[in-house]
Amino acid sequence: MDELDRAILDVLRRDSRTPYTEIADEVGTSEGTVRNRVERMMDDEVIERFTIATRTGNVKAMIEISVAVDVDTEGISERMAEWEEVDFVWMVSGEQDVVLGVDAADTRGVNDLITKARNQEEVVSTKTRLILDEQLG
Amino acid sequence: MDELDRAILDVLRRDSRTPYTEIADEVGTSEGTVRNRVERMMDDEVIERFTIATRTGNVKAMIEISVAVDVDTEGISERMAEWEEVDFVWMVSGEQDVVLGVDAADTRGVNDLITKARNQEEVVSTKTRLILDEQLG
DNA sequence: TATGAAAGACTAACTAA
DNA sequence: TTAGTTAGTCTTTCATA
Repeated sequence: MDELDRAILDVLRRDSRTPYTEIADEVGTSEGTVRNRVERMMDDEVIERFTIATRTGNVKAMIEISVAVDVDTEGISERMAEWEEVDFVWMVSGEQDVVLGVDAADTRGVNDLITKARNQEEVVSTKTRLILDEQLG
Repeated sequence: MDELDRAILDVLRRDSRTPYTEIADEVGTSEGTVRNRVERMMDDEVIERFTIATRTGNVKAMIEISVAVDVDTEGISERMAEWEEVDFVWMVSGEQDVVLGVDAADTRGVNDLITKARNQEEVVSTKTRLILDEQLG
């Protein structure tokens, strides 16, 4: 990870479809170098995946979840990551243990998801915040 | 937004570099249709951007921020979205007003960012959680 | 780092609903 | 009039030297 890697990542974060040739021009190197470095960063999992940022549903929310003390959060997190409206699951420090990033069609969709979460055996309590607006960095 | 759109989005979310021809095969339509629909969804901002998910820094965190009541969160959010380590900024409902998604090189990097946030005139208080692990949906 | 073959994306003309 | 298809052309990628 040097300056060149970071420069390449910056370009890809803004638009991951930028051709290697164009990235090369922007960061001042050759197409082959950009390609090799992107491949290396994917192997090293510096780049986890090529993806899209969507605004599919009209309601985004974060659901903060507390689980029972004797539960390992990995299992329930993996399960919840598979749920349709769940964008990501974070295991976090602080009062709660898990945070879900959620993108649902409407508030009912968010509510269904909260219910689904509360119905999990391991879940002790939840706290939900609606995401009113978003800025990408 | 119909089933076909959703099917296309599902493929792109997992790997946004999947060729249109391959997506077409998977969802049962032609290459041109996939391309047209992706373009339409970008125009409609259903797809906000093509991007990458990275694990650049070794420390990810969410910083929850309360701002003074007379402040509009838009201005400060736009400013903070420009900060190097900030992945995204959410304006949220609940006790705090703004949540920063942060990806820093180390805990010192996170701490610097907290300090920077607290030094903003509009910021009343902050609360930070480290992201211990992440699952993508 | 260059170069050329192969893969993919784009243009535009066409068809069907 | 809009959405989908297809053939031909152009661009990008990727392996080789």
